[in-house]
Amino acid sequence: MMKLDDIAALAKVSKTTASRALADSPLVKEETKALIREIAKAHNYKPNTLASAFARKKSGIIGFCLLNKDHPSFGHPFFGPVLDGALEQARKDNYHIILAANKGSDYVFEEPFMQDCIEGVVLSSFAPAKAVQEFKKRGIPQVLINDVLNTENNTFIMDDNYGGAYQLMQHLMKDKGHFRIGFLTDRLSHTSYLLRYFAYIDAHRDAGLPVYSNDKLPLFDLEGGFSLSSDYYLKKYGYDDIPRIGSPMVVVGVKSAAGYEAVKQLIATGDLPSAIFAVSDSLAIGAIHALQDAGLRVPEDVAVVGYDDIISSTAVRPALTTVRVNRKEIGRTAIQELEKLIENPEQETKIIYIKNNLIVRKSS
Amino acid sequence: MMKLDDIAALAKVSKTTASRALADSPLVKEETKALIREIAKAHNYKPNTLASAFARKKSGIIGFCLLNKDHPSFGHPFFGPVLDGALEQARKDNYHIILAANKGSDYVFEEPFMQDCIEGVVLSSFAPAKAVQEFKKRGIPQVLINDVLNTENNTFIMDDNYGGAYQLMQHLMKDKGHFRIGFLTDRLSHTSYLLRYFAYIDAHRDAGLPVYSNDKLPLFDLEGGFSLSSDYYLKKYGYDDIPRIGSPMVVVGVKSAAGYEAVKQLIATGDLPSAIFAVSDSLAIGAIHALQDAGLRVPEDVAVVGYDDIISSTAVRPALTTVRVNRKEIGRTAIQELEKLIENPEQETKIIYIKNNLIVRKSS
DNA sequence: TTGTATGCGTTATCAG
DNA sequence: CTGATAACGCATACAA
Repeated sequence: MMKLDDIAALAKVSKTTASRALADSPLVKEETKALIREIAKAHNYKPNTLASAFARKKSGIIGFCLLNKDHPSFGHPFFGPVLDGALEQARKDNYHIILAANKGSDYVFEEPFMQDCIEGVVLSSFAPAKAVQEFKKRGIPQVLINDVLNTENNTFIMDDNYGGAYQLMQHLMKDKGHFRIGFLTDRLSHTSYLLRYFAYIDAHRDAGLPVYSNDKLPLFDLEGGFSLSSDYYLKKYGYDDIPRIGSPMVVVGVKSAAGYEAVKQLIATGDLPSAIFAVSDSLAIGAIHALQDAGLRVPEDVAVVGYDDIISSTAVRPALTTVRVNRKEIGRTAIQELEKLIENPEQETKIIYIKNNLIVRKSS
Repeated sequence: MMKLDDIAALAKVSKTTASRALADSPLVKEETKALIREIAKAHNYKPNTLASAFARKKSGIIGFCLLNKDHPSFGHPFFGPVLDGALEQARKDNYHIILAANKGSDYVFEEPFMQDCIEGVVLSSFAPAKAVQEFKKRGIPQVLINDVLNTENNTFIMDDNYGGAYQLMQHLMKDKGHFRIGFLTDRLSHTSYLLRYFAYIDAHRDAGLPVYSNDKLPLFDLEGGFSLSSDYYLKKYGYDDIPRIGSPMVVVGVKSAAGYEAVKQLIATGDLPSAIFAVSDSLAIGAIHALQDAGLRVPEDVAVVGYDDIISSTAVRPALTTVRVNRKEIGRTAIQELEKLIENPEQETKIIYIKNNLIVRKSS
């Protein structure tokens, strides 16, 4: 393997000049540069990346962490596309992406490269404050996806959950004339779902309508045994605690089976809403199946809408009306913001909401 | 930041001894080791990863490439989970995974780390011989997922397509008594689909049954305008060229809409099979929708089976009978094999088939 | 515009 | 068992 020394020798210049020439420094005469470049090319010279990174103390690597209970899940319909967007952007800006996932509840990321080689890190999924503090302590800039913590001076990227859910509610109420709308959700301790819930409530309030309420439904645990990672949105929307308004159905787990069971329970009460807003497509699909299995028609008897626009939303019949979350855009933006942070680490807290799109299909 | 020098000084030993002690070398007296370790820990010493990698000429990084036409697609229901498995295994064995995706039809991977820092590479999706040669030239061990090329001395990992498809056919023929089974496929130039096709044909042959044939169907281009990346399987199953047996319906594109259109066309011929074997779940879902839209019942009038077991296969009604591809296992195995190759680069060509599972649901 | 000399933090070589 | 010293390949402060 050719090294800089060899190229310099061939060009009869010093290593320094050769180095500069290849970095296109203005300090080197154009002729000299051309010569050196030519020689480098002819001998297929490639700088030793490790040596270069070491000397400059810059690796050009960004860590992408998925924080999960026990195993990585890029197979998840949300994170896969986010990663795609991140990779696309990183590549464009000449950064590498290295992957990491926590083991169990240990959020320290002991892996060597994660310790001291990454120039920044994207924390995806539900980042615990512990992980954030850890990176902050090491002085590694970070961007968080999908959640907002109380930690200071961080950049957060998330879907415009409130806006998307509000649009969906407008569609249901204004376009379709529904005014008894059930709410089916995963635990509200997830910020995304909480915001969708607020939009659900506010849409009623703004329309001067009461929120669908059903005495025969149990009082579900709104937080599902977890607690909010931040009270930022509680404050923002004027609450001290997650308010119980109407009769939200809260399930644990994201699987459609959970939605199925909940709606079965709802049907058993005999007091059906005319529409169900499920906080995720997965739950919505379960809801549709439960309705259909009970002999009810969707959307004629009960309309169902979801959120996310996962692939499965067109596999169900009727195809699901939902909100398309721009996952790739979330990934891209995360990298862009991280790069800004790498350039200039001193920044204020910043929350960026990524626009989404209402997708009206047949289920509403 | 503490460096090795500092630790050595504090322990009143040389850098060398300190280095050895921390690497748990048998050359160092236990007492000395203990002392040095203690000091290192007390001062929260972390070796400089870049310096270490540089000095040892070992980065501990494995490249994971997705070869696609224009953009990364970890959001794909296949590659996301493969990546999860790979990451899990890599982490277990103290390797890092760095991501790469080609730009357009340029398969050279110019990214610095991909050039000379990775110790091995996993090539996923449809690896062109060009990419393989490129890495081979640079002496980087590689494992290929999902395709077998004519290139020599490579390790290939793939789903046991033939076995899975054969099982599915047995299910259709033996368990369900079907003997007129249509075949709906994406272009057969994809090795995976070709193998499923061979199993489809062979199952008929082994049962002494003719393959479903329908004159009114057009003669689709079997390779879909592409050519096979290898004739390995052609030879293995005794063909010179992809044989046209029965009336395979070949669509271009993996979207369910393509399956929908093809089956619509099939219905129009008026000569329906009693079952359809779709080469992917996505196509199968389109098939089910087309059948249902034409007023036909699945599986009573026409049974439909798919392959892959993507999430959507339980979102359709009836839920899809399919073959579950062990994607995570594919990823894990790829990394394990790659590590063997890194240890000992001289190895013979090796093809590993990952076992799959027949999943019988309601569509058959 | 070019070159010299040195540093980067670790590991490896060789001598003790 | 331990230590002095030399790489490793590149980048850069400083000198010319």
